[in-house]
Amino acid sequence: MDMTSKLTAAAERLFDRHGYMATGMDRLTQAAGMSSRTLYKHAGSKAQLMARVLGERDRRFMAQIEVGTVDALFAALEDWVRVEGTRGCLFLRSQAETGGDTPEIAGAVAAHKAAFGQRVADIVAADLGREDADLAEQVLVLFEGATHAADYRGAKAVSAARAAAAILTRRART
Amino acid sequence: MDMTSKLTAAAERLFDRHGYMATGMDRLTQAAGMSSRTLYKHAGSKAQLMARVLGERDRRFMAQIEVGTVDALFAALEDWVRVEGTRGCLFLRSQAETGGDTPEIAGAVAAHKAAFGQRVADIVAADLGREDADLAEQVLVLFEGATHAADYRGAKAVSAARAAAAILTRRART
DNA sequence: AGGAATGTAAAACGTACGTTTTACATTGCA
DNA sequence: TGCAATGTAAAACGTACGTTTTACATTCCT
Repeated sequence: MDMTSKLTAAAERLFDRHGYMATGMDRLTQAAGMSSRTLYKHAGSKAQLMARVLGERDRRFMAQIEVGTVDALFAALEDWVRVEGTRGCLFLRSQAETGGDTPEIAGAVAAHKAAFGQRVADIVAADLGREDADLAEQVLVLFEGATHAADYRGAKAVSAARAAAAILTRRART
Repeated sequence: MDMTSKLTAAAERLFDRHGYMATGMDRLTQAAGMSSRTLYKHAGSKAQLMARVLGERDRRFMAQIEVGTVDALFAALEDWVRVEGTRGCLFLRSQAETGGDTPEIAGAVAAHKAAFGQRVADIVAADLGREDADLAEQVLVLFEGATHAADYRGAKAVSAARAAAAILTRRART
Protein backbone atom coordinates (compact mmCIF):
# COMPACT_ATOMS: atom_id res chain seq x y z
CA MET A 1 0.00 0.00 0.00
CA ASP A 2 1.50 3.34 -1.03
CA MET A 3 2.00 6.18 1.40
CA THR A 4 -0.81 8.32 0.02
CA SER A 5 -3.42 5.60 0.49
CA LYS A 6 -2.08 4.77 3.94
CA LEU A 7 -2.27 8.42 4.89
CA THR A 8 -5.78 8.91 3.54
CA ALA A 9 -7.04 5.81 5.30
CA ALA A 10 -5.52 6.81 8.62
CA ALA A 11 -6.85 10.34 8.24
CA GLU A 12 -10.38 9.15 7.49
CA ARG A 13 -10.34 6.96 10.57
CA LEU A 14 -9.12 9.69 12.92
CA PHE A 15 -11.20 12.52 11.47
CA ASP A 16 -14.30 10.33 11.65
CA ARG A 17 -13.69 9.05 15.17
CA HIS A 18 -12.39 12.15 16.92
CA GLY A 19 -13.37 15.04 14.66
CA TYR A 20 -11.43 17.15 12.18
CA MET A 21 -10.45 19.97 14.53
CA ALA A 22 -9.63 17.70 17.46
CA THR A 23 -7.21 15.61 15.37
CA GLY A 24 -3.71 17.08 15.41
CA MET A 25 -1.07 16.47 12.78
CA ASP A 26 1.22 14.69 15.23
CA ARG A 27 -1.48 12.14 15.95
CA LEU A 28 -1.87 11.81 12.19
CA THR A 29 1.83 11.24 11.49
CA GLN A 30 1.88 8.60 14.20
CA ALA A 31 -1.21 6.80 12.88
CA ALA A 32 -0.02 6.98 9.27
CA GLY A 33 3.45 5.77 10.27
CA MET A 34 5.38 8.46 8.43
CA SER A 35 7.34 11.62 9.13
CA SER A 36 5.62 14.97 9.03
CA ARG A 37 7.68 15.96 6.03
CA THR A 38 6.45 13.01 4.00
CA LEU A 39 2.94 13.58 5.25
CA TYR A 40 2.93 17.16 4.00
CA LYS A 41 4.37 16.11 0.66
CA HIS A 42 1.34 13.88 0.16
CA ALA A 43 -1.29 15.87 2.01
CA GLY A 44 -0.51 19.42 0.96
CA SER A 45 -2.30 20.77 3.98
CA LYS A 46 -4.71 19.58 6.63
CA ALA A 47 -7.70 21.00 4.75
CA GLN A 48 -6.58 19.43 1.46
CA LEU A 49 -6.13 16.13 3.26
CA MET A 50 -9.66 16.32 4.59
CA ALA A 51 -10.93 17.16 1.10
CA ARG A 52 -9.21 14.04 -0.24
CA VAL A 53 -10.67 11.96 2.60
CA LEU A 54 -14.13 13.25 1.70
CA GLY A 55 -13.55 12.53 -1.97
CA GLU A 56 -12.55 8.95 -1.18
CA ARG A 57 -15.56 8.52 1.07
CA ASP A 58 -17.87 9.91 -1.56
CA ARG A 59 -16.55 7.36 -4.07
CA ARG A 60 -17.03 4.50 -1.62
CA PHE A 61 -20.46 5.63 -0.44
CA MET A 62 -21.88 6.35 -3.87
CA ALA A 63 -20.72 2.91 -5.02
CA GLN A 64 -22.53 1.33 -2.08
CA ILE A 65 -25.86 2.97 -2.99
CA GLU A 66 -25.70 1.99 -6.65
CA VAL A 67 -29.15 0.40 -6.48
CA GLY A 68 -32.41 0.42 -8.39
CA THR A 69 -35.09 0.50 -5.70
CA VAL A 70 -35.88 2.57 -2.63
CA ASP A 71 -35.87 -0.53 -0.44
CA ALA A 72 -32.42 -1.53 -1.68
CA LEU A 73 -31.22 1.99 -0.82
CA PHE A 74 -32.08 1.48 2.82
CA ALA A 75 -30.74 -2.05 2.78
CA ALA A 76 -27.46 -0.55 1.59
CA LEU A 77 -27.57 1.93 4.48
CA GLU A 78 -28.08 -0.95 6.90
CA ASP A 79 -24.96 -2.57 5.51
CA TRP A 80 -23.06 0.71 5.67
CA VAL A 81 -23.80 1.37 9.34
CA ARG A 82 -23.05 -2.26 10.20
CA VAL A 83 -19.57 -1.88 8.69
CA GLU A 84 -18.76 1.78 9.31
CA GLY A 85 -20.65 2.35 12.54
CA THR A 86 -23.01 5.19 13.37
CA ARG A 87 -21.37 8.53 13.78
CA GLY A 88 -23.62 10.63 11.53
CA CYS A 89 -22.63 12.10 8.19
CA LEU A 90 -18.92 12.97 7.97
CA PHE A 91 -19.63 15.54 5.27
CA LEU A 92 -22.12 17.55 7.30
CA ARG A 93 -19.97 17.21 10.41
CA SER A 94 -16.90 18.55 8.65
CA GLN A 95 -18.88 21.43 7.23
CA ALA A 96 -20.29 22.28 10.65
CA GLU A 97 -16.96 21.93 12.44
CA THR A 98 -15.38 24.47 10.13
CA GLY A 99 -18.41 26.76 9.95
CA GLY A 100 -18.32 26.41 6.17
CA ASP A 101 -15.22 28.62 6.13
CA THR A 102 -12.78 26.11 4.63
CA PRO A 103 -13.14 26.20 0.82
CA GLU A 104 -11.57 22.77 0.19
CA ILE A 105 -14.01 21.15 2.61
CA ALA A 106 -17.05 23.19 1.62
CA GLY A 107 -16.43 22.23 -2.00
CA ALA A 108 -16.14 18.51 -1.30
CA VAL A 109 -19.30 18.60 0.82
CA ALA A 110 -21.33 20.49 -1.77
CA ALA A 111 -20.24 18.10 -4.52
CA HIS A 112 -21.15 15.06 -2.45
CA LYS A 113 -24.54 16.32 -1.37
CA ALA A 114 -25.44 17.34 -4.92
CA ALA A 115 -24.50 13.87 -6.21
CA PHE A 116 -26.37 12.21 -3.37
CA GLY A 117 -29.55 14.23 -4.01
CA GLN A 118 -29.41 13.33 -7.69
CA ARG A 119 -28.84 9.67 -6.89
CA VAL A 120 -31.87 9.52 -4.63
CA ALA A 121 -34.00 11.16 -7.30
CA ASP A 122 -32.71 8.60 -9.86
CA ILE A 123 -33.47 5.65 -7.58
CA VAL A 124 -36.99 6.90 -6.91
CA ALA A 125 -37.55 7.42 -10.64
CA ALA A 126 -36.26 3.93 -11.44
CA ASP A 127 -38.44 2.38 -8.76
CA LEU A 128 -41.64 4.20 -9.75
CA GLY A 129 -41.01 4.26 -13.50
CA ARG A 130 -41.45 8.04 -13.35
CA GLU A 131 -39.96 11.04 -11.60
CA ASP A 132 -41.45 12.09 -8.26
CA ALA A 133 -39.68 15.04 -6.67
CA ASP A 134 -41.87 14.98 -3.54
CA LEU A 135 -41.22 11.32 -2.80
CA ALA A 136 -37.53 11.80 -3.55
CA GLU A 137 -37.33 14.59 -0.97
CA GLN A 138 -39.09 12.40 1.60
CA VAL A 139 -36.75 9.48 0.94
CA LEU A 140 -33.74 11.76 1.23
CA VAL A 141 -35.00 13.10 4.56
CA LEU A 142 -35.60 9.56 5.83
CA PHE A 143 -32.11 8.54 4.76
CA GLU A 144 -30.48 11.52 6.42
CA GLY A 145 -32.61 11.01 9.50
CA ALA A 146 -31.68 7.34 9.79
CA THR A 147 -28.01 8.23 9.44
CA HIS A 148 -28.14 10.69 12.32
CA ALA A 149 -30.75 9.09 14.56
CA ALA A 150 -28.72 5.85 14.47
CA ASP A 151 -26.12 7.78 16.50
CA TYR A 152 -28.24 7.42 19.60
CA ARG A 153 -31.13 5.06 18.67
CA GLY A 154 -29.02 2.37 17.05
CA ALA A 155 -29.84 0.29 14.00
CA LYS A 156 -33.59 0.34 14.68
CA ALA A 157 -33.61 3.92 13.35
CA VAL A 158 -32.53 2.58 9.96
CA SER A 159 -35.17 -0.13 9.87
CA ALA A 160 -37.82 2.40 10.88
CA ALA A 161 -36.75 4.61 7.97
CA ARG A 162 -36.82 1.61 5.67
CA ALA A 163 -40.35 0.72 6.72
CA ALA A 164 -41.56 4.30 6.37
CA ALA A 165 -40.00 4.59 2.92
CA ALA A 166 -41.71 1.36 1.83
CA ILE A 167 -45.10 2.72 2.85
CA LEU A 168 -44.55 6.06 1.12
CA THR A 169 -43.23 4.40 -2.04
CA ARG A 170 -46.09 1.90 -2.29
CA ARG A 171 -48.55 4.75 -1.85
CA ALA A 172 -46.87 6.75 -4.63
CA ARG A 173 -46.91 3.78 -7.00
CA THR A 174 -50.69 3.47 -7.20
CA MET B 1 -28.76 41.10 31.62
CA ASP B 2 -26.34 39.47 34.07
CA MET B 3 -22.91 38.30 33.02
CA THR B 4 -23.73 34.61 33.14
CA SER B 5 -26.64 34.96 30.72
CA LYS B 6 -24.63 37.21 28.45
CA LEU B 7 -21.83 34.68 28.43
CA THR B 8 -24.09 31.71 27.76
CA ALA B 9 -25.85 33.53 24.93
CA ALA B 10 -22.59 34.56 23.29
CA ALA B 11 -21.19 31.06 23.70
CA GLU B 12 -24.24 29.43 22.13
CA ARG B 13 -24.01 31.73 19.15
CA LEU B 14 -20.29 31.11 18.55
CA PHE B 15 -20.32 27.38 19.24
CA ASP B 16 -23.30 26.96 16.93
CA ARG B 17 -21.94 29.10 14.10
CA HIS B 18 -18.25 28.13 14.10
CA GLY B 19 -18.10 24.89 16.08
CA TYR B 20 -17.02 24.06 19.61
CA MET B 21 -13.40 23.22 18.91
CA ALA B 22 -12.87 26.08 16.45
CA THR B 23 -14.09 28.68 18.95
CA GLY B 24 -11.25 29.92 21.14
CA MET B 25 -11.65 31.46 24.56
CA ASP B 26 -10.28 34.83 23.39
CA ARG B 27 -13.01 35.04 20.76
CA LEU B 28 -15.46 34.17 23.52
CA THR B 29 -14.25 36.85 25.94
CA GLN B 30 -14.48 39.40 23.15
CA ALA B 31 -18.01 38.37 22.14
CA ALA B 32 -19.22 38.19 25.74
CA GLY B 33 -17.63 41.55 26.51
CA MET B 34 -15.81 40.47 29.67
CA SER B 35 -12.33 39.65 30.88
CA SER B 36 -11.10 36.09 30.82
CA ARG B 37 -10.98 36.07 34.61
CA THR B 38 -14.68 36.93 34.88
CA LEU B 39 -15.49 34.47 32.13
CA TYR B 40 -13.83 31.61 33.98
CA LYS B 41 -15.55 32.57 37.22
CA HIS B 42 -18.90 32.05 35.48
CA ALA B 43 -17.98 29.31 33.02
CA GLY B 44 -15.83 27.03 35.13
CA SER B 45 -14.25 25.57 32.02
CA LYS B 46 -14.88 25.46 28.31
CA ALA B 47 -16.55 22.05 28.56
CA GLN B 48 -18.75 23.15 31.46
CA LEU B 49 -19.70 26.22 29.48
CA MET B 50 -20.73 24.08 26.54
CA ALA B 51 -22.74 21.85 28.87
CA ARG B 52 -24.59 24.91 30.17
CA VAL B 53 -25.19 26.09 26.61
CA LEU B 54 -26.65 22.70 25.76
CA GLY B 55 -28.81 22.74 28.89
CA GLU B 56 -30.21 26.14 27.95
CA ARG B 57 -30.84 25.01 24.40
CA ASP B 58 -32.59 21.86 25.61
CA ARG B 59 -34.92 24.00 27.76
CA ARG B 60 -35.73 26.29 24.84
CA PHE B 61 -36.15 23.49 22.33
CA MET B 62 -38.27 21.26 24.51
CA ALA B 63 -40.56 24.23 25.27
CA GLN B 64 -40.96 24.84 21.54
CA ILE B 65 -42.12 21.28 20.87
CA GLU B 66 -44.66 21.23 23.69
CA VAL B 67 -47.44 20.14 21.34
CA GLY B 68 -50.19 17.54 21.13
CA THR B 69 -50.09 16.33 17.53
CA VAL B 70 -47.49 15.05 15.11
CA ASP B 71 -48.34 17.78 12.62
CA ALA B 72 -47.84 20.47 15.24
CA LEU B 73 -44.44 18.95 16.01
CA PHE B 74 -43.27 19.59 12.46
CA ALA B 75 -44.91 23.00 12.41
CA ALA B 76 -42.83 23.79 15.49
CA LEU B 77 -39.70 22.62 13.66
CA GLU B 78 -40.57 24.90 10.74
CA ASP B 79 -40.71 27.81 13.18
CA TRP B 80 -37.48 26.73 14.82
CA VAL B 81 -35.46 26.62 11.60
CA ARG B 82 -36.99 29.92 10.47
CA VAL B 83 -35.71 31.58 13.66
CA GLU B 84 -32.54 29.64 14.43
CA GLY B 85 -31.43 28.73 10.93
CA THR B 86 -30.37 25.32 9.65
CA ARG B 87 -27.07 24.09 10.99
CA GLY B 88 -28.10 20.60 12.09
CA CYS B 89 -28.41 19.43 15.68
CA LEU B 90 -26.00 21.19 18.04
CA PHE B 91 -26.14 18.25 20.45
CA LEU B 92 -25.04 15.64 17.92
CA ARG B 93 -22.47 18.02 16.48
CA SER B 94 -20.91 18.66 19.87
CA GLN B 95 -20.84 14.97 20.61
CA ALA B 96 -19.17 14.21 17.28
CA GLU B 97 -16.67 17.07 17.54
CA THR B 98 -15.42 15.74 20.86
CA GLY B 99 -15.62 12.08 19.90
CA GLY B 100 -17.85 11.52 22.94
CA ASP B 101 -14.76 11.95 25.14
CA THR B 102 -15.93 15.00 27.11
CA PRO B 103 -18.11 13.83 30.00
CA GLU B 104 -19.87 17.18 30.56
CA ILE B 105 -20.91 17.31 26.93
CA ALA B 106 -21.72 13.62 26.56
CA GLY B 107 -23.98 13.88 29.61
CA ALA B 108 -25.89 16.89 28.33
CA VAL B 109 -26.36 15.26 24.93
CA ALA B 110 -27.57 11.95 26.38
CA ALA B 111 -30.05 13.76 28.65
CA HIS B 112 -31.42 15.81 25.78
CA LYS B 113 -31.80 12.93 23.37
CA ALA B 114 -33.52 10.79 26.00
CA ALA B 115 -35.98 13.61 26.74
CA PHE B 116 -36.53 14.22 23.05
CA GLY B 117 -37.23 10.54 22.34
CA GLN B 118 -39.72 10.42 25.18
CA ARG B 119 -41.40 13.60 24.00
CA VAL B 120 -41.88 12.23 20.48
CA ALA B 121 -43.38 9.05 21.90
CA ASP B 122 -45.75 11.14 24.05
CA ILE B 123 -46.85 13.29 21.12
CA VAL B 124 -47.54 10.23 18.97
CA ALA B 125 -49.50 8.63 21.81
CA ALA B 126 -51.55 11.81 22.35
CA ASP B 127 -52.27 12.10 18.64
CA LEU B 128 -53.30 8.46 18.15
CA GLY B 129 -54.92 7.96 21.53
CA ARG B 130 -52.62 4.99 22.07
CA GLU B 131 -48.91 4.22 22.14
CA ASP B 132 -47.20 3.25 18.89
CA ALA B 133 -43.47 2.68 19.21
CA ASP B 134 -42.99 2.01 15.50
CA LEU B 135 -44.65 5.22 14.40
CA ALA B 136 -42.80 7.14 17.10
CA GLU B 137 -39.46 5.87 15.76
CA GLN B 138 -40.44 6.87 12.22
CA VAL B 139 -41.50 10.34 13.35
CA LEU B 140 -38.25 10.75 15.25
CA VAL B 141 -36.24 9.75 12.18
CA LEU B 142 -38.20 12.18 10.01
CA PHE B 143 -37.61 14.95 12.52
CA GLU B 144 -33.89 14.27 12.74
CA GLY B 145 -33.69 13.96 8.97
CA ALA B 146 -35.47 17.26 8.40
CA THR B 147 -33.13 18.96 10.87
CA HIS B 148 -30.03 17.77 9.04
CA ALA B 149 -31.25 17.74 5.45
CA ALA B 150 -32.35 21.36 5.85
CA ASP B 151 -28.62 22.16 6.05
CA TYR B 152 -28.31 21.74 2.31
CA ARG B 153 -31.88 21.32 0.97
CA GLY B 154 -33.40 24.26 2.79
CA ALA B 155 -36.86 24.52 4.34
CA LYS B 156 -38.42 22.16 1.79
CA ALA B 157 -36.82 19.27 3.68
CA VAL B 158 -38.93 20.15 6.70
CA SER B 159 -42.18 20.35 4.72
CA ALA B 160 -41.35 17.02 3.08
CA ALA B 161 -40.90 15.48 6.51
CA ARG B 162 -44.16 17.03 7.66
CA ALA B 163 -46.04 15.62 4.69
CA ALA B 164 -44.51 12.17 5.16
CA ALA B 165 -45.36 12.19 8.87
CA ALA B 166 -48.96 13.12 8.08
CA ILE B 167 -49.32 10.14 5.74
CA LEU B 168 -47.76 7.71 8.21
CA THR B 169 -49.84 9.04 11.10
CA ARG B 170 -53.16 8.89 9.19
CA ARG B 171 -52.32 5.33 8.17
CA ALA B 172 -51.60 4.37 11.78
CA ARG B 173 -54.84 5.91 12.98
CA THR B 174 -57.17 3.59 11.01
C1' DA C 1 28.10 3.99 -11.23
C1' DG C 2 25.60 8.05 -10.27
C1' DG C 3 22.05 11.05 -9.34
C1' DA C 4 17.27 12.17 -8.89
C1' DA C 5 13.50 10.77 -6.04
C1' DT C 6 11.66 9.49 -1.75
C1' DG C 7 12.04 8.41 2.68
C1' DT C 8 13.60 9.28 7.74
C1' DA C 9 14.25 11.82 12.60
C1' DA C 10 14.13 15.89 15.06
C1' DA C 11 14.15 20.60 15.87
C1' DA C 12 12.28 24.94 15.05
C1' DC C 13 8.93 28.32 13.05
C1' DG C 14 5.30 31.67 14.91
C1' DT C 15 0.76 31.38 16.60
C1' DA C 16 -2.94 30.04 19.44
C1' DC C 17 -4.76 27.03 22.86
C1' DG C 18 -7.24 26.70 27.77
C1' DT C 19 -6.24 28.46 32.08
C1' DT C 20 -4.25 31.15 36.03
C1' DT C 21 -2.16 35.01 38.04
C1' DT C 22 -0.95 39.72 39.24
C1' DA C 23 -2.28 44.24 40.22
C1' DC C 24 -5.86 47.41 40.39
C1' DA C 25 -10.74 49.79 39.95
C1' DT C 26 -15.52 49.96 41.03
C1' DT C 27 -19.47 48.83 43.35
C1' DG C 28 -23.07 47.55 47.17
C1' DC C 29 -24.10 46.31 51.58
C1' DA C 30 -23.25 46.39 57.02
C1' DT D 1 -16.74 54.31 56.88
C1' DG D 2 -14.99 50.06 55.52
C1' DC D 3 -14.57 45.83 53.48
C1' DA D 4 -16.11 42.00 50.85
C1' DA D 5 -17.63 41.11 46.26
C1' DT D 6 -17.24 41.76 41.49
C1' DG D 7 -15.38 43.67 37.82
C1' DT D 8 -11.28 45.20 34.74
C1' DA D 9 -6.65 44.84 31.76
C1' DA D 10 -2.73 42.39 30.69
C1' DA D 11 0.81 39.20 31.16
C1' DA D 12 2.19 34.67 31.88
C1' DC D 13 1.55 29.54 32.50
C1' DG D 14 2.81 25.18 29.83
C1' DT D 15 1.17 22.79 25.95
C1' DA D 16 -0.18 21.98 21.35
C1' DC D 17 -1.28 23.75 16.92
C1' DG D 18 -0.17 23.52 11.52
C1' DT D 19 3.82 23.95 8.96
C1' DT D 20 8.76 24.26 7.41
C1' DT D 21 13.50 23.34 7.77
C1' DT D 22 17.91 21.00 8.42
C1' DA D 23 20.68 17.15 7.83
C1' DC D 24 20.94 12.58 6.44
C1' DA D 25 19.62 7.63 4.65
C1' DT D 26 17.54 4.70 1.26
C1' DT D 27 15.90 3.21 -2.85
C1' DC D 28 15.02 3.18 -8.12
C1' DC D 29 16.00 4.20 -12.81
C1' DT D 30 19.43 4.85 -16.84
